[in-house]
Amino acid sequence: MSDSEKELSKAYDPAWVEDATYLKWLESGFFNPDNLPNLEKRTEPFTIVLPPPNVTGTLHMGHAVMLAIEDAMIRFNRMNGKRALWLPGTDHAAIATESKVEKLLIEKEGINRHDLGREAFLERVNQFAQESHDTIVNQMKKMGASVDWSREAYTLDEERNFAVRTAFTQMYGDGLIYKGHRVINWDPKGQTTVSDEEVEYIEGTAKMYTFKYSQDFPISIATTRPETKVGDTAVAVNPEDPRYIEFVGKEYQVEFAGANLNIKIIADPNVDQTFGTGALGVTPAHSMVDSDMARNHTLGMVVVIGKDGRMTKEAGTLVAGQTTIEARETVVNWLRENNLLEAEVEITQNLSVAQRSGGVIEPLPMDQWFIDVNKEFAFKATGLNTMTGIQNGEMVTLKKLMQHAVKSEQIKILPERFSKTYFHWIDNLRDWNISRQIWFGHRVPVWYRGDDMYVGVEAPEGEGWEQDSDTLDTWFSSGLWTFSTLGWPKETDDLNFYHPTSVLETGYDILFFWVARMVLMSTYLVGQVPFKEVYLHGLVRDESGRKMSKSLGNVIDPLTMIEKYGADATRLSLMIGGTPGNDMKLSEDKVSAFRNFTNKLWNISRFVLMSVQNVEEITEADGKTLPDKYILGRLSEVIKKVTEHLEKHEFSLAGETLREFTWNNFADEYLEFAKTQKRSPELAENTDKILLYVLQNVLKLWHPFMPFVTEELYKEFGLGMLIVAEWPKPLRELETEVAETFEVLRGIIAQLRNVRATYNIPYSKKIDVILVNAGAVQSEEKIIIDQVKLGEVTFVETDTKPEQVTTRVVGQTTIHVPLADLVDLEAEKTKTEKEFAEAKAYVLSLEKTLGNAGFRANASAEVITQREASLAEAKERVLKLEAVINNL
RNA sequence: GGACGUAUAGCUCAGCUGGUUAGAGCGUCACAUUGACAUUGUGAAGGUCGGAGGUUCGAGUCCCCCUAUGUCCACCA
Repeated sequence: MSDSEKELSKAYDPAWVEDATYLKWLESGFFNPDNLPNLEKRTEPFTIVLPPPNVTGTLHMGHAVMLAIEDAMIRFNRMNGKRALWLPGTDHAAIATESKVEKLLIEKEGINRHDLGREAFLERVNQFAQESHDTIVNQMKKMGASVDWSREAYTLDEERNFAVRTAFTQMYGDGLIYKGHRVINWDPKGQTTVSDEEVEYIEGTAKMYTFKYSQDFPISIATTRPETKVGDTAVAVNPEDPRYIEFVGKEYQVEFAGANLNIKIIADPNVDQTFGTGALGVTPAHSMVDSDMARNHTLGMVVVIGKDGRMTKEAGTLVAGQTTIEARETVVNWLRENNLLEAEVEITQNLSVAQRSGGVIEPLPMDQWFIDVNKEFAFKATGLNTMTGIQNGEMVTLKKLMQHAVKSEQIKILPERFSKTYFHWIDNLRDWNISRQIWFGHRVPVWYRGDDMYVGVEAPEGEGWEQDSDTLDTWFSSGLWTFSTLGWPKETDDLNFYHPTSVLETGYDILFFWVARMVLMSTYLVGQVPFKEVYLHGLVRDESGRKMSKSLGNVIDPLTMIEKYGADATRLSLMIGGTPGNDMKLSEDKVSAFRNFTNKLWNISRFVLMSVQNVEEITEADGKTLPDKYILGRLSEVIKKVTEHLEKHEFSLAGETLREFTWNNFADEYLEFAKTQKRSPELAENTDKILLYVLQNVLKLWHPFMPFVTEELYKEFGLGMLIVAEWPKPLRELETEVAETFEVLRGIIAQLRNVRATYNIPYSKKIDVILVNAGAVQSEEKIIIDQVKLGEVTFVETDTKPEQVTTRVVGQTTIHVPLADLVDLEAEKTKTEKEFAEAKAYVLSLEKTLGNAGFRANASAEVITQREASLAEAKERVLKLEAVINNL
């Protein structure tokens, strides 16, 4: 290969590298942990299941953060000798996808799903889902995601459907799934029920009306929904309320807005005496709270609003057939006409809407399938069971299982504060409505024939059975995701080896929807926690902190960023500068700043590769000069720190540590020293080795963050693929003396700039500096530095006293420079003296603390030891500084 | 109504269990520059760490109160 072919281009061009690199990874097969090198040594699994993106469209920045972080986790662990499995997939996202496709259908063809019929419509949805899936897969590849495509899953494919049917049947068998007639959240717009979690609250204003049902009714009530009052069966008051106590237990027949009501006065402690009139009109069929109250008082239930959002026949002659809005007006007018309206006040109120469709939620009683979270059952240990703390046969509830997994720390949530949120949610959890009246999704595995009902994994034998037309909440199948993707209910090798998964990485916004449901399903069905750790990332917001949305036009598209700045820069911008659980603001400037860094790394490598004699693998390096020793020591320190940070999932800290080392220590400092060291025959060869050694390590350390550019550069060494290279280990510590001496060197170099300015020495002229025992330079080493840009200097050890130090310009007349110009002795002295005084004060204060009887009595042994260690350290420092001052 | 965040340089944010002189990136300003890199280098300016109080030898860090701001949960009819 000729030099011109070998030479890297001047600037890094991601577009030219990325797709080709991804293809090479795919060809290598290393995304599949079964194909990793040294498989026999890789005894430990590291598993992440990808939170499956919805097949509703394209990936956004939230997905990009997820992919960047998870890929970094996987690559780090793969390089660390684990069998790293990252299992990809997509989510059918039932309601979201169905409504999107129907919306498109209406827009483009003017027909709805019913016009097409179930089968034809589902075909359309599947087609859309497939296209969306392909887009998503392509985007994931662009991000560099090292997922094992051979294990890809879909929440609605055959295997997952089998898992869903099995799970449903088992839960039904244990009495944990039941069919019940209960008040649920009906979404009139989407024409389906939704779970409590899918209801959002929008603050708005509403009118609250105070009125009496009739002239002779003794109690006034207040409501924001007068139209529902035609379905009232009771008025509830607080049992302590002296105003109403005399009426409790009485029943009244009233004619109210065209309906005949039978109102019983009941006493219930949940009624707030101070709100409104202190009396509550109970509408059992159209309010969750009222329905609970009705159950406790065995009240009747009158359904006055239908699924179409219109008033039913039972609502009475006046309003039947009207929409709820129309009926409200009708009832209010009726109240006015009959002089029953006592007050009309504007209040702020939360409006319940369906998260997906935006439809206003109408509580209605309906036959639905529920998961009972409070029902006691005997815990069954399976062959896979590894969860501790719950015995086979022990009576538990699903709630208890969910609590136990986190309370016992078999699942750790990061940041920890979300554990509290998690527990709070479980405490308030009600039975989970899992059936939906939509077509796209897993069909409820229940069949009917006349009065017979059959629940099972497969359809029952015999003629005439008809399957339940409802489908399951999409989160039911997502709840099985960690194990259904590994083969459950079959006890596969994958399931045995890779489950529980190591980390679940996802956004905090789906803690309840998904994370909690996975815990429920996995602990119950598998007897294992689904994951050992939960890492929750924040949301990506725009530069002014707003949510990114199409309507605001502030969406930053990951693909655009990748095209403009490269996938590596995009990934870095999402991983550095944020902390888990906190939202992060992203601007294009930030991405471009990291693009500059990828280019810097490219040029560092370009310099090293072009300037060394032999490009070879260096597994060990030894420093001869001070800069050598410093860079090697720093590298070890950085390897240690970065490894620790990555183990704790502190990506931002790891990235910043690395960036500082790469840019400041390696590029700006060492590379400059190396340039001149390489001119010295006795140093050249070793300097090459160190350059290569540090670069090879730097590329490895950066690989989890920037897989593309590092892999491309690593190619130059001909050492195989970086993706399976071994993670670096620290060689030797950075000696304090080396670090301190180097620090002084930095100071002298800075001073030399002044010398040049003072004596007008151009940078093209070289300066030799001879000095000894100057300032704090205590090193016995012969330090040779020839710095091109900062001042070409040679430091040579002599016996000369500091004040006799000379500087000469080579090739020119020798000039003498007093040491004071090189090192500002006065300033140095003042500074050191100040440090000395502070250090002394610190020692005194520590001694005082340690001598304090109160402190000794109250502090733990650990704290005392720590203080004592600090004291010893501080004393040492005082001595050192004293020596320095004496030398000056 | 309840819970949980956040408040540190002009901007975006780090700062682990309290420890000596509070950091980075971007931005600003000055200077440099012909072979690794202008997607550059050297340096400078810029902070009473939201406010008041407390614990401590010592507080950005711990405790109490307050202010601003954000999110989630519950929902009052």
